Amino acid sequence: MSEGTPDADVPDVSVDDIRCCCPVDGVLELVSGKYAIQVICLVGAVQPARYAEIEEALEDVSSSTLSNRLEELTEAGLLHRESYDEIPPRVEYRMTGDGEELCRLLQPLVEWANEREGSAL
Amino acid sequence: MSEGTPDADVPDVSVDDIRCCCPVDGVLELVSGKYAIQVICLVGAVQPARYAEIEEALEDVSSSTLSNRLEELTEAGLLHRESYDEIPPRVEYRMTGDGEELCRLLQPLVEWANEREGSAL
DNA sequence: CAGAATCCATTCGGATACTG
DNA sequence: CAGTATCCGAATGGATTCTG
Repeated sequence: MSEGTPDADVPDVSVDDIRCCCPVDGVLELVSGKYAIQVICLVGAVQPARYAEIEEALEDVSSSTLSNRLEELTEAGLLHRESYDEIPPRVEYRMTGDGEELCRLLQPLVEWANEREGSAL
Repeated sequence: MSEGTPDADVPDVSVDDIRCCCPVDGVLELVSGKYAIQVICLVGAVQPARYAEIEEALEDVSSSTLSNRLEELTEAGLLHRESYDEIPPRVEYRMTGDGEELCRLLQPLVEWANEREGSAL
């Protein structure tokens, strides 16, 4: 210990203890895709959400990008995609249980981020 | 309202109410940079952390990438960078208040993500 | 309507070499 | 030690076109 300052609320951790903590594969990478968080928030809030609805709400997302995000999130088991055999076709997206959970986890982060945009920066 | 199913715990929101909710500029974009979350978690936990320490803990990050991330986070006011006039030079990174807050907000997310890696996927 | 496919511009990150 | 600078390949996202 080079620092001789004992501090009650700062646990005595070294980098070695941390090394295992953040794979940041999977979910975390997914979430960092463009519009991923918005999609999650949006579907979490409006549920069920249709493709066109999401596209419009995001305003400047391209269809290919939205397509990719939706597919990734669906494959990851965060969104549930239900398509109806109608003409014109209708597809509805909902959160899965995991999706809901992630959405909940994300919310404080998003709110805090929004406040920061508002005030500082 | 096409769905006529009133539901107590699902608020009656339409996409229009959401549109304003997720800028995802600033913080959220920052966080999606490669290794950004790890850096935050790491510095939050070992504090103060030196460049070489972080680099080693992240194991396969390139110096340029780490450099960028550190600079971004510092500029955004999430990290505090203190350099000492010594030879060899020493630089210490700590969290700012905002950084700590973000770190706290991130933690549940990271833990949940880690659990998911472990079990499913 | 809900995408899939293609093509392209830009961005991002890694490797390497160099510096105060 | 703590970076910066440069170059380059890979990955990402946007625009557009087309389709069931």
